[in-house]
Amino acid sequence: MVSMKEIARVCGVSVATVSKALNNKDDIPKATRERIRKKAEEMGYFLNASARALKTKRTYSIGVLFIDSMSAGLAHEYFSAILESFKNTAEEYGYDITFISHTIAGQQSTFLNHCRYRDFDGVAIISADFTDPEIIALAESEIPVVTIDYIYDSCPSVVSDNTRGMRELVAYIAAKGHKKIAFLHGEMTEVTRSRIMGFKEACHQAHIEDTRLISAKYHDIELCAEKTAELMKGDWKPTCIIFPDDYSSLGGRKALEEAGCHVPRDVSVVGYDGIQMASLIGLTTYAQDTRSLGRIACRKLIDKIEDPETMPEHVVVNGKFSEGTSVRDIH
Amino acid sequence: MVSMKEIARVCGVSVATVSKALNNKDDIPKATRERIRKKAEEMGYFLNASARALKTKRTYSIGVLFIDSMSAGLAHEYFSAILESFKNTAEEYGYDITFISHTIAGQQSTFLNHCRYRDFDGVAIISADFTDPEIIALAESEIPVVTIDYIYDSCPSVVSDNTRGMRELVAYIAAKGHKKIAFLHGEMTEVTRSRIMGFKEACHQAHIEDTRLISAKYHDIELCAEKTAELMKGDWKPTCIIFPDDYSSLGGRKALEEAGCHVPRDVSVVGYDGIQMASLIGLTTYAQDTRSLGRIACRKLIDKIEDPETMPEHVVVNGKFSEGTSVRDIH
DNA sequence: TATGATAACGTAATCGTTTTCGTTACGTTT
DNA sequence: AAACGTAACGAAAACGATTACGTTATCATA
Repeated sequence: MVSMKEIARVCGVSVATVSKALNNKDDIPKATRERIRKKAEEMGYFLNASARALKTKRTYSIGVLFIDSMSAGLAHEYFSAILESFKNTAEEYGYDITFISHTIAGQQSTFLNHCRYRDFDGVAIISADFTDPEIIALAESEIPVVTIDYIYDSCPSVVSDNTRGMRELVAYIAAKGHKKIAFLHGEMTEVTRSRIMGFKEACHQAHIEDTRLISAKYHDIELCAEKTAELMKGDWKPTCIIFPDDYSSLGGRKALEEAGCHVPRDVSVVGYDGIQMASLIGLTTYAQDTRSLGRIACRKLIDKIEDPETMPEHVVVNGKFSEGTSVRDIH
Repeated sequence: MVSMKEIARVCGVSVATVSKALNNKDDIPKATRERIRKKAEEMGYFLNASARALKTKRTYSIGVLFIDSMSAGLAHEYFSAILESFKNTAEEYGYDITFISHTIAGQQSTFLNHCRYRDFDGVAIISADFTDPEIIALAESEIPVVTIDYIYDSCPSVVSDNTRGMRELVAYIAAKGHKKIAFLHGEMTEVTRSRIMGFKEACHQAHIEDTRLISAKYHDIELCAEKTAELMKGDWKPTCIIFPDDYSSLGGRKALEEAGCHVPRDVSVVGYDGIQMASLIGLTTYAQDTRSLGRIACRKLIDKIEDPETMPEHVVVNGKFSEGTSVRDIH
């Protein structure tokens, strides 16, 4: 591995000078700088990240905590799209991203200690369970943290406008004449609470009172199918069902078919997220702006890294209503 | 940050002794080792990855090259499942994983130099275009590399048994009495070549001669829809269509519906991959064993890292035929 | 008792950078 | 000519670990 020392030797200068040349410091004439840079290039030099990190306490790497309760994780299109966008933005700014685990050198450890061990400049918590004390510890640590889809007061955060999204969906459904609506919602996270709030607000505004809230899970096709089947067996039958997300709605749809219900003739359905497949199958949904979510989250994090004094801001990203053919006009 | 130096001071020993204690070296009595370890724990010590890497030339981190031609990348369930499994295995062995980019500190660079800069112990090339000279350079470098779904002679590799998978699919289709089969295949990669080979072999064996190969792309719903529509407008009409993968088959299916063809009454279809959704919509497919693919790839890479002399092995992982309801018996 | 083996440490160099503070040399100002 | 400013460099100390090797002390053996 060719080091600054060798370049210094070849160029007849000191290591300090090489470092300055390569880092574009002043204190060095342009001619010398160029001479050294050229030589370094020729000799196939590249800087050693560990050595630099050791001195500067900056690794230019960001840890990403990406929990997959039920092994959805990366496979979830919504999250993987955010991650993708986050990654690209980080790259632009010279940061690499690494997955956070709770092991150090194969030994069980905590998320926080793993981050310290790797000396991440900052951390993004993407899809996590904020009842987990390990995650709280991380969020409250000295390391700059950005949270996505969850607001933790002391950290900058980026969330999508779940209340508004749900309001728009319900308003649309109401406009189509539906009066009996079921909302199969996901786990009781902040996101879910916001959506339920939006649901209630919009129902109230449209004078819809005949509704049901049913607990299910995000991204769980099976459970969604079960709950839907159960629902359709009962004596209260909705004319429209709101599913936790587009993906799980597939399960609901299957259950409906099996129950002999045609969509949207017998029952209307909507999803949430706006994954690619939604438009394909004509699912009416609320498309989240994953590109902005990832991008803004990354920017906020880097801001925080580069100036730890910046006040944590909580950014809300707007999505976009996306009309399909899955809601029938029953006027 | 508490360093070995401080622990040494507090314990009244030298830094060397602390290092030995923490690394479980002999040359130190158990009592002292435990005393030091306990103190370190108390003081909240954790080792500094950069410093260790600087000395030992081992970072315990693995770079993952995950190219998303057409921004599929992470969103592709097949690849994200492999990555997930790879990541978990790496974690078990004490390695972290980081995405490879072609920038260093925000400056344009090459994949290879990025890896050298970060000093990855090894690299996994997951979904990449081996016509790209940058990728070839990486595969041929001094860094241990494992390739997935592509065989590059000098590196260990893990591929799924595409030839066999396709043979099984075609054999099944043939057994259902189909004689006119179209195979919409993906980009001309090694994987595709293997599948085409399997296709031809199985057709030959089943005395099927009336077939068509049609170029499409993997994971491209739109294109798949287009090609399918085109096909159904022509005068040669298959009784069964093999799509590039499960995901893109959705596009094909939509095109069929729009052309007034019912699946499987008018046309039978099969996919490839075995993503979750396949079973849901009753798609007959060949399920790849992504868990094994990721796991074995990671193991092979670590083997190579820990003993660079091990001969590169090329492992083939078997998948499993998965019957749905999308192929009609036309006897 | 002298010798050698062994256990239990410590010394110090080293990894590749960064950065602070010198030290020159030279030109400018009074 | 004295005094000063400044441009252009270098010396050296860090950063936090690892490790080969040297030094003791202790004890058993010849």
